Amino acid sequence: MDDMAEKAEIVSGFLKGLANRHRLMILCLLAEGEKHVSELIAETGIAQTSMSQHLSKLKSEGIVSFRRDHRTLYYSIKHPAAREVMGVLHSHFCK
Amino acid sequence: MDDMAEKAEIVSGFLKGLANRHRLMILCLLAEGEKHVSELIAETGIAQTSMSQHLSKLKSEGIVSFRRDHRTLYYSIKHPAAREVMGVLHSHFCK
DNA sequence: TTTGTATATTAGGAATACCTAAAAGAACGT
DNA sequence: ACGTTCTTTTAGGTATTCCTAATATACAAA
Repeated sequence: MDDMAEKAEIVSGFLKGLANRHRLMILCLLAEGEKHVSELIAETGIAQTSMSQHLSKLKSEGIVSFRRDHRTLYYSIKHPAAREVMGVLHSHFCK
Repeated sequence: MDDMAEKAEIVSGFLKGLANRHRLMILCLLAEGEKHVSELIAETGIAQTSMSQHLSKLKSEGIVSFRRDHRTLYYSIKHPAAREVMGVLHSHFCK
């Protein structure tokens, strides 16, 4: 099945989007609902530049989306699979 | 929450175990049930050395386990969260 | 004991990920 | 227009991942 190889390539990109300590923290917070960047920085302690890069990666994998309100950008989880995976992870690792 | 940081570290290790094209193919096959290494090599086309290294990584993250029967090693998925995540991925990316 | 089969380990290099520091962009108030 | 705030982009170095080639180990059969 070469089909499997193609899908594995796509899915591995998606999972690499999640597979980072800091991005997991970000997604864990976003699982509660939309937040803006400063909130994410305050609640995680991640450096501002680094936060922006992680959000950029999450965006490029289609995992999150954002809207702008004046100077503030609000991020939220967009990919349904990301939501579900976070749910599974939460139930197995955070109880 | 520093608790979150610790958990994120653990979970990111787990996800890194899955976040690879070849390891996803391996796990996709193992989702059908126990297989031995030669079967995995034949069905994926992954080089022997590389297969062994991927299985080693999956083992070290507690994702798979194996049993020996004579010269043959049979691998299977061990981690319940891995099973569930694979199920979620399958439902979102392989339909 | 030698040989073959099944699999793991080691070593080295290329590609990728991730952090920090510095600079840039976008939107607002004055 | 100018300064301030919120956020992104670029640049550069170090660490990690992943592949290939070579070697080693475990077990069984002859």
